[in-house]
Amino acid sequence: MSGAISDVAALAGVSKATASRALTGRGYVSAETRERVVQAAATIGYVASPIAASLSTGRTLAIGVLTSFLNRWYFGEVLEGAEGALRARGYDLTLHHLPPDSPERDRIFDSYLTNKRFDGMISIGIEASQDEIARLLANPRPLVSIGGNIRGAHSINIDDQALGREATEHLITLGHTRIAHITGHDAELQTDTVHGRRLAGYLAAMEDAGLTSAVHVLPAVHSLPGGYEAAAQLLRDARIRPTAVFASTDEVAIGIIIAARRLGITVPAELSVIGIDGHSYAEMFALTTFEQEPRAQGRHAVEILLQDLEDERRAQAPDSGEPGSTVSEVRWPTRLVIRQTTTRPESAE
Amino acid sequence: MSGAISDVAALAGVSKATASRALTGRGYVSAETRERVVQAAATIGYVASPIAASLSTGRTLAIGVLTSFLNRWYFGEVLEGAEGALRARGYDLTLHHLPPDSPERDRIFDSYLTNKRFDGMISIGIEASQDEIARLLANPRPLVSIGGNIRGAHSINIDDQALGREATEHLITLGHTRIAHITGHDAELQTDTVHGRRLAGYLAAMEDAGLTSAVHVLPAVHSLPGGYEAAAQLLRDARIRPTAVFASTDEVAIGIIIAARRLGITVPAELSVIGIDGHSYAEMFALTTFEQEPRAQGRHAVEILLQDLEDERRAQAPDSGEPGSTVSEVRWPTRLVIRQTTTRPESAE
DNA sequence: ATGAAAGCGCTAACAC
DNA sequence: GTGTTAGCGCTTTCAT
Repeated sequence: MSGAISDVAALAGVSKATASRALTGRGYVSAETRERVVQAAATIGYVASPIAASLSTGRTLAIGVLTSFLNRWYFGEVLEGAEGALRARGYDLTLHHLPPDSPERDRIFDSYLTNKRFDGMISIGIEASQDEIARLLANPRPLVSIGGNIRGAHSINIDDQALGREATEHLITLGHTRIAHITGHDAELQTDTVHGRRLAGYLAAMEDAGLTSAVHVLPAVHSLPGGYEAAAQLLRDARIRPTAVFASTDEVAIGIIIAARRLGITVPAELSVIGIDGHSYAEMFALTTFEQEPRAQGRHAVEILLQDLEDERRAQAPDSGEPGSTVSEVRWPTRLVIRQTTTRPESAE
Repeated sequence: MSGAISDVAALAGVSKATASRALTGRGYVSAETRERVVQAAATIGYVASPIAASLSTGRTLAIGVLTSFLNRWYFGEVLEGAEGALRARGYDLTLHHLPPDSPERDRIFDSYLTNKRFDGMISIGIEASQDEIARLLANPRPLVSIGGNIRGAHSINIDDQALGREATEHLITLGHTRIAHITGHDAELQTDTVHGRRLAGYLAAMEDAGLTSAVHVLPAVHSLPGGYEAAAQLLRDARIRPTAVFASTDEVAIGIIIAARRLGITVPAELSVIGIDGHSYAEMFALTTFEQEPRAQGRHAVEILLQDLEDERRAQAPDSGEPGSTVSEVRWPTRLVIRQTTTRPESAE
């Protein structure tokens, strides 16, 4: 089994170069010899060494993916989308986990960037410091950022502020006034973060509706337990209990439902949940939710990235003009899906 | 920036060979010259090309991870554990997603195995056919299988049958008789699968308790919506409604809780949930659960794998004896955590 | 302790 | 169209 290309060449009675051309499809080979080479390769079960090819061509056919979470639905879905699209195009995916608060964050970051084993990068939900962004952009390889705060690279983002506003206004339209918002913790609320923008949308909508005094913001860890704890705190005191909640994350929203059940109280009349796929988890619980198809986002990121790589390659070619190194900024569509059971504040307990 | 090792060598006034020795730590270099080389490398910001190194040494310093799910808690946690451990040891992780029912399963499998870019493999929750297992084992690179049905390679498994029995017996001890089990779909219930073994444990316990006629098994997709749907079906008819449920997966159990709430009925007195970490999701909802620390499983798999690689390397060395190619089979401990709110069938509605 | 040289397996110019 | 040759950047005998 296996063997090197020289073996294939020998068996087919051609030179290494011809064998390579026949197998990779680059350069002229007569149909006849190609067939012979392919046969020879099949006979000895030849598979090219991507490493040797990489060393020779300078391209690795691998994409580095940097993600902030591995155990949350949204991120898993994006990752799944990207993985599938990459494999379909013949690329490997090397995974790097960069949690927001890691003490070794700097080391991870560095080992990631100096790793020369990928042609391009995709970042999922990475909220990076100015310094980190600068380092990312200094890297010659193209980057597509999904849902983080990175500017200057290709990006796919949803309009978090508009979304926060839309969710809140929806609740206001239904007649709610005591609308709470469960968000991220302090460090995640600087203006230029997902949760910060969603919060801003919430605040703006409340203010516009003259509900500034009813604003109720609660931090939470973005997990089921996090949502549970926040909700338990939020719902405990019946006098100040909100009639509606806008949660910044799926996991948190589910946690709220469970908390409400455990406390033996009726779930707040509305819950808005951000994220998740077409077969939304939240949707089925008859909540109001935003769909944004994370899987499709992952796929789309791959397309942008590979397109950029191809453009770059074409730009290298002797004929073509300038690299046209513009950066695409995709405003990803979201859709408010309304499936409430109880919608009016009166029906809340 | 960057540059090749020849640049470093030139700057330090030594040969490429010495520079290499100084930088990699293999072979003799005087402390003095080493220092000089390291300095030179630092000055020009040299980072070695792992690809060139791989071509030369034959080792890639990368591990391929094959996982059946990316959007489920257990798998995400295992992946996170493995990723961290690998990075700590200087290895890359290339991710491959192999869903159980994929039409292109064979192609994925093949592209994975013929990919020569990794030194070893970790499989997470892969239920493979005989043919697939054979192909996996035919691959010369070592494999550690976590929680699948692969035998003949290093493996980390929990005793699913014992666990199914233990969960069921726990419910029986509490006085329950109408105990339902939510499991996987048909294809997942052949004897040698996670869900099949858990089911077997459940059945055995029921039979031993003379409750064979009370056996109630319901298939479900292993997701929150899946658990929801199964539970909705299970709980709808009050006359045959079980007083306890043993669910085969976290997501399913959470789905059940939500279904119960939505249907406006009290949740079954007990729910046993399989999986999840120390900070168990299920745990906090006061359910009975099994802990098995998936993150630690991921880390442990990495340790076994890298140990094997090191052994192999040592075996290559001229001095040592035989490869000692035994395969480790780890029986991973699980712990039943009991945090029920309502425990007795009387208290069920 | 260090250097010279060969070679990992492939691709890409350049000749023929 | 096909073969020859020269690397890609590193590691590693083998001399010295």
